[in-house]
Amino acid sequence: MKKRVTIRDVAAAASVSYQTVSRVINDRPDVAIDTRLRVRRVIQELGYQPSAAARSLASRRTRTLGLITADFSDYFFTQVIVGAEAEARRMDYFFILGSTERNPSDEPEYLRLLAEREVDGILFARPSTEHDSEHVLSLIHRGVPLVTTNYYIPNEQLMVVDVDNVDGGRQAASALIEAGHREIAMIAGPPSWKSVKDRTQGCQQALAEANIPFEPSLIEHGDWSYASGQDAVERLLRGSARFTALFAQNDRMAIGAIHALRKAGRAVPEDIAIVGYDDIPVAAYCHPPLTTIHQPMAKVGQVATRLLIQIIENPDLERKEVLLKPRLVRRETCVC
Amino acid sequence: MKKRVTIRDVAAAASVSYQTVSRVINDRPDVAIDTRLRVRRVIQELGYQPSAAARSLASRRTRTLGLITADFSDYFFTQVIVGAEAEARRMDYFFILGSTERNPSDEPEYLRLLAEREVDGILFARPSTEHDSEHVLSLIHRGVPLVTTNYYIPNEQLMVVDVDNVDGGRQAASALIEAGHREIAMIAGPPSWKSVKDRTQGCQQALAEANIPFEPSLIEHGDWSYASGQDAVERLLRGSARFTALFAQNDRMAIGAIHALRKAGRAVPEDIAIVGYDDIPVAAYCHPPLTTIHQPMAKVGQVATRLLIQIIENPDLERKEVLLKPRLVRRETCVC
DNA sequence: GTGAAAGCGCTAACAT
DNA sequence: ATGTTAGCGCTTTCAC
Repeated sequence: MKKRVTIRDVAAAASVSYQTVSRVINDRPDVAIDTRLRVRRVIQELGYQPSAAARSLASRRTRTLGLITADFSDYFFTQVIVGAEAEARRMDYFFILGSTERNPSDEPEYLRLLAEREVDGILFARPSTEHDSEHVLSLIHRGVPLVTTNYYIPNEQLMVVDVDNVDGGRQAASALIEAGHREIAMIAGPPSWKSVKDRTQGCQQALAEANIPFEPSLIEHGDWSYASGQDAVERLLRGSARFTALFAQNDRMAIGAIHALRKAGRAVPEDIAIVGYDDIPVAAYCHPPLTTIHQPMAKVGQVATRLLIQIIENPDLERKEVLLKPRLVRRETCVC
Repeated sequence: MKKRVTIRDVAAAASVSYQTVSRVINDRPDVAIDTRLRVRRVIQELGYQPSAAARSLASRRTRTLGLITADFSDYFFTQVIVGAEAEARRMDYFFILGSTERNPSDEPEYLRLLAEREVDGILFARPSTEHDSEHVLSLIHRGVPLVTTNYYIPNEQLMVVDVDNVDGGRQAASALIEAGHREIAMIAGPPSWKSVKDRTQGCQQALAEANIPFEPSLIEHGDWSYASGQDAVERLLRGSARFTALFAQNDRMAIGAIHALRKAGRAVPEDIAIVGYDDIPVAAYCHPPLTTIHQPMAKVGQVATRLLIQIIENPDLERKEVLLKPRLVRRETCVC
């Protein structure tokens, strides 16, 4: 490690004061064009790189964003991250990574550390559950720029970007109904998730519109995992209510469900039609290929990040909610 | 945003010099115990948070690590990230995220930006391909602490943590051989990857040990995707060489292969036995459940991060290579 | 359009 | 065990 080239070295070599160099690297307008060019050339020659730490210290901006994640096994959120990261790069920001994978209770400590790093804003790429909004509220009230995906707090001015889960639930159920089914079971996610409530509501709307009575015993809950989808179907099969179709609120549970149905000797889609949710990559390659609801996840990350940066650069921006649209992908587990 | 509480405020409130406060927050030994306690209490009361930027500027250490990733759809690497992130947290470091997902040629620019941020070290959680080692070499020669997973550069003192791919390839082929197969096809990954060469080599070793002649036309290459596994099988089926078993070098291609075999009317494992590689979550839930090679991916991330931090804190550490062991998971696509 | 001066909040010798 | 003195490399007034 040789000694660092600083703004002063550049200034000396270009025969200007170092403040002028500062203006050049910050693209300020008030520099004569030939001075600017000369400084730029010297920067090149010397291989000068501005120090992010020094800039942050002086400017009180870090151009760093915090990313809160909970589950790297969930395709939805990893794709959100991909979109978010690309957008941050475009805008010249970086994400600092914080996965609370193992232990959600780490989150407050984690947010403290992000505060210490003086991140300019925080993106929550994780779902809301019931008991955890307290420290998030405190962030909001401290005025920390914040955008969430799939994370809601009732009655708060929170900027959230999400996919329309009511609509998705409705599309899923409608596909099943159009295929002629009237006894439709559902494997929902954990009841505390807002997306679960929304998808369930959308499903029930579709049922109601088709004058299909709602049968509570045909709803089971899973935890989004393959195994929980399998378990849920086994419970459904043991129950007394018959069903010819199944809406699983994510693809992993749908695939777990297919697994259990096959074991039980039920053919998919002949005996039981299925619609999943997410359109994970394997959905097209499992057997049978899964009819499912596609969500524009990378887009969610991209839009969320863009909004976050907008808030950072203009704190008075009005908080709003952006809902993107999901769409049905017809494959073979539910055909019209 | 109210004014920041600084180390001087704490010092004043605790009636010590601010350097003493610095010692306390850095857990230096040379502070009297009651002074330390008093300072700690004041820190609590005032809600003081040290400024990471100021610390970095003064200490020339950022406690920030760069993470280079290429593919968030690849289970191997996302799990490496999970393990890496957890370990970084434990050691009080953060990762800055850099996915070169879309465009690998972004990487040099990305590394430049990481240099600007003065990251203390860089973790490459991406595979090596053939043409990209130039800028990585320049990092090594500049003495930037660096650890890679699955990334090799011939003849360089590079710290790499990986899973033993030769052994994995051998285990996969052996499982097939033990099940009685002698005509074994292989769907390899892209030929330029070292892991592909190693898995192939391991496979051929096992073949040689069993006195099975090697049939070059039974090797096809894919790009790790489901679709490429499907295509590879279609080519294999069109070829003249017969086979009763298939080793796919990752699970996604294995699942794509099963898909194609089913379409072609071949039963798995009755007509064609299959062993995959990775043990992705869906492997246990696809049909039939996939026999595959499990890799301790989170562990790779954890070990790599720990080594990286060791290098940072002790630059003279000897570079070494850590190879973790994969293991065969027997499911239903290849049974003895 | 450009320069001078004053910090940003902290760590790191060195002194005491 | 604690305080003193210098910066770290930059941005930001404010002059000129």
